[in-house]
Amino acid sequence: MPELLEVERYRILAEGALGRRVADVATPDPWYLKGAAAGPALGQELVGARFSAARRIGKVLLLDTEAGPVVGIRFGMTGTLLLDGEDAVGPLLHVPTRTDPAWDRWSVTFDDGGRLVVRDPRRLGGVFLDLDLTGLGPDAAAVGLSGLAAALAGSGTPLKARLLDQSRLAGVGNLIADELLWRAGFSPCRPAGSLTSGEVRRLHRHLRATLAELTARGGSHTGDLQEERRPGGRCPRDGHGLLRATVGGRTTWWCPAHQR
DNA sequence: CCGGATGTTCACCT
DNA sequence: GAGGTGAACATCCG
Repeated sequence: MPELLEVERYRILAEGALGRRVADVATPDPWYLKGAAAGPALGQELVGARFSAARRIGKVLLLDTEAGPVVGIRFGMTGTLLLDGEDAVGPLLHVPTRTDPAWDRWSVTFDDGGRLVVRDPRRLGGVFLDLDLTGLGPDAAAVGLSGLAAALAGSGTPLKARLLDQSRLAGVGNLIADELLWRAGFSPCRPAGSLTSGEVRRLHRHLRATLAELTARGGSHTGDLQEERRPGGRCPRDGHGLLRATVGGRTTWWCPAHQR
């Protein structure tokens, strides 16, 4: 599920956990604990601590503690966050029901009895202690024009593959990438480094506008292109039949008439 | 039954 | 080094 927009929603939910004292940490699925500090006891040192900030970089949620470690959470495609029983996804998203507590991979219980839970049926995500973020590119929601230009420059890689590369630009997933390129009018197959400075400016403008609009609508799956991402799908702008191919390792839909 | 799905990492190619 | 591919994860949906 989560791309940048959903993880931002999770982050806002997690702000409700700030300042509350951690009474216990549960690791029902030790396999889900990742990174150098992984182990069945990952997070036990959090007991007694309070989360001081909920941050987000790309698709990673970071929970700071005052003096202790930073908890980094990746949600994969199917992970979600619950606080005191409330699912961060909410009722807006048309996703499979993820209500089975058997999919709880990691949780924190506060001394007020409330809980913060990471639930992930497919186990595609992970919980990290002091996650190394050095390989992550600038956040797509905050990146400036020059940052976007740098992420694309000098590469013959397809534009979409570059946008999905989290080490170049963090936060854009498959659905947002297709929606963005459709709105901005660029072929996903266009070599990333072939964009002129004017075209990068256009892409940057559409990146900001697309993220803002999809946020207002409720998530990554609310784009104009979404319903047409299927066999027989047509461009909502000009009615041309959409093309489908694998680009950057992901299923890609685009309009050959106006995306160049 | 089969294929595909919002993600990431890694091994293994070219 | 740069890219590409496929596997792994486990469940749901058409």
